[in-house]
Amino acid sequence: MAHWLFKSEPSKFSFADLKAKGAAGTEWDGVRNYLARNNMRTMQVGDQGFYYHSNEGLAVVGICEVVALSHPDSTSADPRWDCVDVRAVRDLKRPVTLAEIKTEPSLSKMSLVTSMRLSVQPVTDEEWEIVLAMAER
DNA sequence: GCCAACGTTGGC
DNA sequence: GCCAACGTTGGC
Repeated sequence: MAHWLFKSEPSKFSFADLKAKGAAGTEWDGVRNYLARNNMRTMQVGDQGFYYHSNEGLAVVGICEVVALSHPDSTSADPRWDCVDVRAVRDLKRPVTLAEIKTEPSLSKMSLVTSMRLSVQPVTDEEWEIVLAMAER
């Protein structure tokens, strides 16, 4: 099962907002970037991802899960744009900040470091475990 | 609030 | 199909 990272500005749509959507989750709409869209197209139901707060917080704060395969983005009239549905799974024990991730040598190749602006990113199994472990510290 | 990075658009 | 202009993202 693959892992991902979803980025959102908490002032627009925070992890708390996603939790409020409950088990059915919500469309991860509004993505207008081909790479991010292609990542969503390869997602499977049950794939889990980190939830990252950009602009404020600057940290991975929770875990979410894909509950619906890629489908047309209902907020776009342009048929190019697809998105998946996601639901919140749980908070991390504590947020893992971007600053921490940047100082962790084993995460130097993480997309969050190398492709900061990509809004939906792949996370390797190794990176997934490392960040989870950091949240336990 | 600034500015660098980078993705997208549109004229040619 | 190229590339300059422009808009947006997001850390600082």
